[in-house]
Amino acid sequence: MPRVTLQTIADRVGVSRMTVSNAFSRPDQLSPALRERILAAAQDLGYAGPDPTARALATGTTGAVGVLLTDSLRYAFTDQVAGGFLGAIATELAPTGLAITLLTSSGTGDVVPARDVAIDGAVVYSCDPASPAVAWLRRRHLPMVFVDQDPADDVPCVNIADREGARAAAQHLADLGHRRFAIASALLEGHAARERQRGWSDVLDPLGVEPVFIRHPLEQTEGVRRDARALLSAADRPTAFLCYSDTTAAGVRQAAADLGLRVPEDLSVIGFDDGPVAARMQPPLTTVRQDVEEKGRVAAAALTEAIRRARTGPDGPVRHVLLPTSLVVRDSTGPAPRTPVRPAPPADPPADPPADPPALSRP
Amino acid sequence: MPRVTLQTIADRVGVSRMTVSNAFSRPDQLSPALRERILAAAQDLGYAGPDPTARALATGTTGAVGVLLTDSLRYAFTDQVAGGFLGAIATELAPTGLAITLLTSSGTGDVVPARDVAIDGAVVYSCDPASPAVAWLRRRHLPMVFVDQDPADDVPCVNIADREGARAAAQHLADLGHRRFAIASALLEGHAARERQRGWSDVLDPLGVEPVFIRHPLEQTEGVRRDARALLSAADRPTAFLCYSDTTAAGVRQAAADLGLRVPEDLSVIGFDDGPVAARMQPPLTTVRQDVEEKGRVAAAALTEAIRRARTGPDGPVRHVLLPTSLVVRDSTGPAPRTPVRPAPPADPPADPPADPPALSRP
DNA sequence: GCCACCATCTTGACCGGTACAGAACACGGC
DNA sequence: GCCGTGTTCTGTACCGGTCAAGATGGTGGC
Repeated sequence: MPRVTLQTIADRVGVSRMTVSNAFSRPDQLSPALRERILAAAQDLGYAGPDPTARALATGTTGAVGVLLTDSLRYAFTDQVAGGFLGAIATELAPTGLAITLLTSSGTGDVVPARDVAIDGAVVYSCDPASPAVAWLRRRHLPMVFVDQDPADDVPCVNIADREGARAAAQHLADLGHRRFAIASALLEGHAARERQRGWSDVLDPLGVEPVFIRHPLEQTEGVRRDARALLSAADRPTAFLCYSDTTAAGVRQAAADLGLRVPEDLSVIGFDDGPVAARMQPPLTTVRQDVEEKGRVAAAALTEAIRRARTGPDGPVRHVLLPTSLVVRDSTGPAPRTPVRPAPPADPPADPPADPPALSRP
Repeated sequence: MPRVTLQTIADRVGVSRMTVSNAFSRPDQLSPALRERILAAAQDLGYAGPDPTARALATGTTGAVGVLLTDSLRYAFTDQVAGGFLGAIATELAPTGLAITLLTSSGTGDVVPARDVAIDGAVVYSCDPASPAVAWLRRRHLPMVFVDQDPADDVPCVNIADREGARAAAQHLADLGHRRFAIASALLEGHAARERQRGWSDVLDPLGVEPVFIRHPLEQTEGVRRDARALLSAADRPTAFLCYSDTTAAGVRQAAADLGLRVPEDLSVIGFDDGPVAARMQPPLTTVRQDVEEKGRVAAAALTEAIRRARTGPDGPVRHVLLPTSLVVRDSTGPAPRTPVRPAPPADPPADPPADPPALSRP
């Protein structure tokens, strides 16, 4: 059976296709009586309203905006910090009626969502700016907002004071007398990783401190735990751990627990993000706070603004927003121990013993 | 300046529009040499490939599938169980290149994503089947899959054995000798809430046990905590708490902690879902396990299958999948105390004292 | 040398709507 | 009776692609 379109209804009612279209999209353009008749006929024929695809082509708007994330979409739903950010975008966007389309940065083969999916604009969240997906979005001349990303001149950007936050964290530990540092950083060299690294270096370099590094993909707390354990088993083990995120810090603290090291007496640990878990840890985690909800709200607002601009023409330079970070001192940091405690052999050996040597490196 | 379309490129190269289209979408339909020339011209003109909207209209596919969620999208990113489910959908869908469009069940005013956004199909996750959004999707004759939803004959459904799981939970506590029950249920009367209620009643009714109820919106642990505290302060307080989810159970356990009640000695608590937090609680939570990842995978597979069917014509009846649940006994449940302990006044009064009376009800 | 066949490119119709200008008609004022 | 105004509806031209069938020219078989 053939599909029901505007024409089907028009024929049935005996009016022009355009009038039927108006019945749905411009109620003020026809008499209420006729509109009722048309709507009734539509109902009768099982017509579900103007086809979104066709309407999108004709009007030039799709009613959806994209959110470009790193390769793994799962991350968006699993990580609490990313989740908070996306949730805030969703609530900010809700009144506008715009749906959110999730796009992955990694195109698998011939289908590339960033190139092939119809959207009105996009938020690019913490992606490699050189990735093909970002390039496609740019070529499409879509209204965009970059978040946690190297700023670009021609695109609105929302960032946080990564460097200042990291600096505050390192300074806090330095003030407490620590001089043997380890850093648990991200494996991927993103904007945030680079900036935080700079912040840590701002403090540590002048002190002549050379931290030991471990690097892992985000969310891989087990790897962090294993490598941190190896690091903390050494005779000249670090007394302070700077971490890329709260999740990373959780891995480090598990390693400390494995080895019977007390936090903060034997080891100070500092996180980043101040996500939901930070305050719930025992003892609560000292960390660098960022307001992910605000970041989401600002990003969503910037995107709707960019879309508006694309329609009405630009009215001023693109805005770059930098949100503040602040050090939240809780109980996972304390004065450097006089003589670093050699970790006692753990009471019962951890389920997953350190098998392979940790990935050490100095930049 | 005018937009670059296929025609622009066709004019430039001196071929027909169709040939340019083929250069992008059907490389085998023209000589490699000409294709190179066309692609070069396209590159030159800053053409980003065929317009997704127009292509969608012509081909009838959009490259995106919808996921319809309850009113609050934030929930999708915040709740770990929902997150696990959606993450599994995302990974299962990744190889197909389909993007995921998030739709809210509550249309705000004139824009209704479920009616107005172009998609190839949709997963309906735990929504009110009578909601307008579901009705719109159905009227659009979109390929659909219902998840955690009252089954419909003409739609593929994926559900879990809610009732059996709840029954096992209640039976476990009954076997331990408990006879004074409280139930922390969901505020919204969804499919899962109803089924679990049935499962609990299957066990409690024959025993003549009349549980006390508290109900709260999902994720509102503070409300649960407050009302549970009031309930547990009574002289004839319950010794066993059946909870709608692990999150709910966490609220109940906080209430117990507030009152100095020990779990499981003074109070047995049982959750539902076996999410990430269940095993991490102290002591670990006894709960009903469901495999949300599997649920996501099955749902995604069922959706691609439904989309395929819509194209090629049906080849058999629609499938209904019921995934198993199982009771995971950990350390939050134990034998019913002989004489229920009257809770001692808490050491330090909780930050948020029970202000208003709890919402008690018997069904 | 003729015809079938293939690769390559073109033509015209169509996907299902919307924008915009204008036609038809009723109404009120003078 | 005429004209300006407003409402209501229609006609035509798009929006930017793809599909299916046809034109064209070169190749190979016999």
